[in-house]
Amino acid sequence: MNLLAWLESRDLIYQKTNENELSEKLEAKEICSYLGVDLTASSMHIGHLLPLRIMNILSEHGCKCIFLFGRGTTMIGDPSMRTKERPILSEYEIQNNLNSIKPQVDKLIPNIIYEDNATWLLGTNLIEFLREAGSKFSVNQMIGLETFKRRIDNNDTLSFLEFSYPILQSYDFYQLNKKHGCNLQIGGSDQWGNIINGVHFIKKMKSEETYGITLPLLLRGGKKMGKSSAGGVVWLDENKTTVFDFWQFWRNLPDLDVKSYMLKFTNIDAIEIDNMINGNINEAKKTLANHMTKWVHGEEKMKSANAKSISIFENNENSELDEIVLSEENVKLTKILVSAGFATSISDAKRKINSSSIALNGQSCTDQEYIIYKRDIETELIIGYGKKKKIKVK
RNA sequence: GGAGGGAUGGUCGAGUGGUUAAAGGCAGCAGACUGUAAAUCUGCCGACGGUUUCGUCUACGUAGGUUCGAAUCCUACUCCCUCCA
Repeated sequence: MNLLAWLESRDLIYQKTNENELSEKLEAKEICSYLGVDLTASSMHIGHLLPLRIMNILSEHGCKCIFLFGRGTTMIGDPSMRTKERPILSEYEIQNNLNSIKPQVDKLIPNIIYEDNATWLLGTNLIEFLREAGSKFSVNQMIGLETFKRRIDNNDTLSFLEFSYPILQSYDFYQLNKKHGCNLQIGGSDQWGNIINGVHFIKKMKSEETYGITLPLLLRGGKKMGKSSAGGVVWLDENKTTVFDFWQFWRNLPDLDVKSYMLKFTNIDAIEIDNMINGNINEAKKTLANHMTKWVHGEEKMKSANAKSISIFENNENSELDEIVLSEENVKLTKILVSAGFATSISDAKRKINSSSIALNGQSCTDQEYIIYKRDIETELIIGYGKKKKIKVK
């Protein structure tokens, strides 16, 4: 099976251009691909893992790969599939975000080439740009792009700034093509319009054929996974999402999604995956959690997250629980909930106590005024928030 | 340039002078049931608070005004939409 067919069999491809040629070039390793990431946050999140996985595969296959920081384009904000304009970040924030994302990429994809579109975008002269690139784009065709059509049909505002985005992204592709011979752009399913624009643009500029691939959306419970779903974004930065929580995310996937995730993220044989899922699906989830955690955080951290999970959830032990130290002799429960991160404020803590989400040593506690005394922690005291979050008080 | 329509909480969307922190849906959180899953049922869901069936603050595009009282009425402004030129 050739590489493209394998990728398809793994459900890693959503759309692609020029299938036959692309496949041939891939087999001949005459592909140099690029992935662009905007710099709106200080860390990548699990939504980035799929494109990173493809880059990884291509890189191992022997293709050159480029990681493009959208330092210039982040100053505009990609309108793709958005109904409103994105907030615009300051240059300072954008640079900071770049600095913290780069080490993440380093860890996930060895031997990757870095580029930054600010290099060519910021110094571009408007008139020259319009003459060089502007004449190659047809507005008639661009307003037909799904992302714009929707905005126009809904009578939502579409600023010229945003409208320029596909042109700038195409220009990126062109620059990378000139500099590195880059001929494949990879992106999420929302990037299709931007990608084909780039392909057309390069063809017009230098009659060279380039290619594009978009990836399927990651689903959760069969529905599009919102970044804000289930307790917020799952970040790759362990300071924003602990390794344990990262591991737990995969462990807690709905049954429905496990097969798809395993196909996409592991190399395990499809038949084997079916067997695992039809056998003990929870074991399959653990395998997946281990696999993902190992990839993102390394084997050692994966092992301890795994061990911690088994200890806490399967053996019902408290030894691995995080601990919080009592600051005074007697402290209100509400206060402890806040410092444990289970509540955002005293009021919030009270609300949670009220809806009987809080348990002391397994006993639900509904007393908002509850005070924890020194003598309470002489023996073990475990505070639980919901079923899955526990902390030990010292 | 003219005429009309609109802007409500994370989102969608009710609400045209007073028990309105604002119906309902979605999303989110928690409980029960499970398998750390789903479905279902139940509760919570502006913020804060050592007064807790209560208090304070902030909120219905922005700024003023009328009124005992305004998301609701008036004025100006901003932005958006539709039709006409």
